[in-house]
Amino acid sequence: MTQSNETTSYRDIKETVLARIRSGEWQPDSLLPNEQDLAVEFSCTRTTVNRAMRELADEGFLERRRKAGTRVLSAPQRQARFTIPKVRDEVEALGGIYRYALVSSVAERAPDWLCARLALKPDQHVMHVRCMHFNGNTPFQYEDRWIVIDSVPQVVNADFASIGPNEWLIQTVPFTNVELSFLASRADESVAAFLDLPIGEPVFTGERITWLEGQPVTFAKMYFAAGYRMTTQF
Amino acid sequence: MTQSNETTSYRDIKETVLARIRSGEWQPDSLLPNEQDLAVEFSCTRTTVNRAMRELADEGFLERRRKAGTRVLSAPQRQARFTIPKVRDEVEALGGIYRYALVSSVAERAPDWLCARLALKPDQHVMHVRCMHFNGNTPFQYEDRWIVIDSVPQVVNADFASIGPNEWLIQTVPFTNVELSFLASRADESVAAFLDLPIGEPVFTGERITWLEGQPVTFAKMYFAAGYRMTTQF
DNA sequence: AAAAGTTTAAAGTCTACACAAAATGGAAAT
DNA sequence: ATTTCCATTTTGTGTAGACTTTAAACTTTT
Repeated sequence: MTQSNETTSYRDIKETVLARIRSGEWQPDSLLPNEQDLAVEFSCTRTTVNRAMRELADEGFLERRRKAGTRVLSAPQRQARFTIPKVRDEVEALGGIYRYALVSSVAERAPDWLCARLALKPDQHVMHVRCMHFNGNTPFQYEDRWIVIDSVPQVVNADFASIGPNEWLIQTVPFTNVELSFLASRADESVAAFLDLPIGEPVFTGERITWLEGQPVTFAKMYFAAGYRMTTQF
Repeated sequence: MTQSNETTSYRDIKETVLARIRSGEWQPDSLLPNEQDLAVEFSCTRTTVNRAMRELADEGFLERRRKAGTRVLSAPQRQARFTIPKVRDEVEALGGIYRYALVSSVAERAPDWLCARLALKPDQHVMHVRCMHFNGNTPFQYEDRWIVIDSVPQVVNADFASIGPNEWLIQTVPFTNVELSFLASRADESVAAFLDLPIGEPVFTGERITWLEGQPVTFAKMYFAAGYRMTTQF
C-alpha cells in the first residue's frame, strides 16, 4: 500500500501518540502497547511503528527498553537544539552587514591556565588570536582564541587578517569533539573597550573547546555585545 | 543476513562516511554517490544506507535533496543539544541536596510588559509565583514566574509551598511550544538579595515561554547563582 | 530568451519478513 | 535467602522489493 492516502504513516503515528500523551490518555510512566499491537491498531507494519516510536524516543518523549517495553517519560526531557551558527551567519540573519577585524595574532607559550584546561604540556605553543566581529559598525562579538600549534601546524602561516580564525579552522581541520559552555561574565577593561561597554558590565560569554581524536585543537572565548540573547524554539 | 558479524550496519556506514568527510576524501559541497551505489559498495540494502545517511543529515553533516542527491555540508551546522533538566535534577547531578522554597504566590492583573510578551488581553489575570531553588543551603536559582490563569484555571488552587511551579506545571498541563532564551543580566536589588550577590553582579539568566496549542501558558525568568555555566558536549 | 510542460533521477516511505540483542522475571541451584 | 541460569518478550536492525514525492534537467512552446 502507499503512504499517501488511506494508510497510516510514521508521521501520523507520531502525531497520534503525542496527542494521546498530551491528552493524558497515556499517562507518564505508563507502559505503552508493544509495537506489534500498535501495528495492528494503526494497520501498518511493525517497521513503521518502530520508526515512529524510535523518533519519539530520540526526541525525548519516550523511553524504550528491550523486553521492558516503551514508557512515557514523566519529565519530557525535551532537549533544546541550539544551532550554533557562525558569527557571519548570525549577523546576516539579523539583516546586518558582517564585518571582521583582526586585533592581534601572536605565537606564544601556552599560559598555565590553558595548559591545565587543554591538558597541554607546559612547553607547548599556541597561536593566540584576538579579533572582532561587527554588525555594520556596531561591535557584535569579541573573540579571544588560542590554537594549539602542535595540533594544527599550518596555523603559523594562516592569514587571520583576511579570514576569521573560526572560519579558517572549519575549512582547515576537522574536529571530533566539542565542549561548549555559556555563562555570564563581567566585562574587564579590554572586553569593555572592544564591545564599547562600561567596565564591569554583564557580558554573555561562550567558551568552546574543540578536539580532534582526543588532541586539543582550540580554545575560544566569545564575548557578546550588550543585549545579546541566545534563543531557541521547540 | 545479520548485523553482528560480516555485514555492514548503518552504524558502520555512518562511521565510514564521517571518516571520509573528516579525511577530506569527501570535500564539503561535493556530491556523494547515490544510495543505490553506496548500497553496492557497502554490500547492504539501500534501506540501510538510507538510514545511515538520513541520520547523518539529521545530525547536520549532510544535506539531502530528492533528485539532487546528498552533499557534505560545508559548515557542519552541528546543533548543540542542551538538555534542559529540571532544577532538582541539575542540583542532584552536582551531588547536592535539592531544596525548594516558595517566596510568594499572588494572583494579579497581568502587567503590561507581560501582556505584550504573551499577547494577553489587558484584563487577563496571572498567578505570579516567586521561588528559590537551593543546593543544600546555597542559593542555586531564583525563579520569577507568571502563569496565565485563563489557560490553567487550576493554578489558583495549586499549593506552591509544597511543590515548585515548574514541577507542578509539568505534571498538570502539557505544552506544545517552548521558546527558551539565555542572556546575561545584571542583578537588581531583589535578585541580588535572593542569590546572595552584590547588586549589579552579572547573572546568567534564562527566559522560558510555554504555549499549549497557541495559548500562552507561562513565562518564567530563571536567575542562576554566580559561577553557573550551561555546558554541553558533542 | 522566457515560460510552460515533461521526463527522470534521487531520496522518502511503506510492506513483509527474519533474525539479533537485551533484559526481565521466574526457575533452579546453592 | 541469595545467587545463578534460562526462557521469553520486546525492541533493534537487517534484507528485498515496491511505490511515491520532489525537484533538477531537459523539451517544447510562446
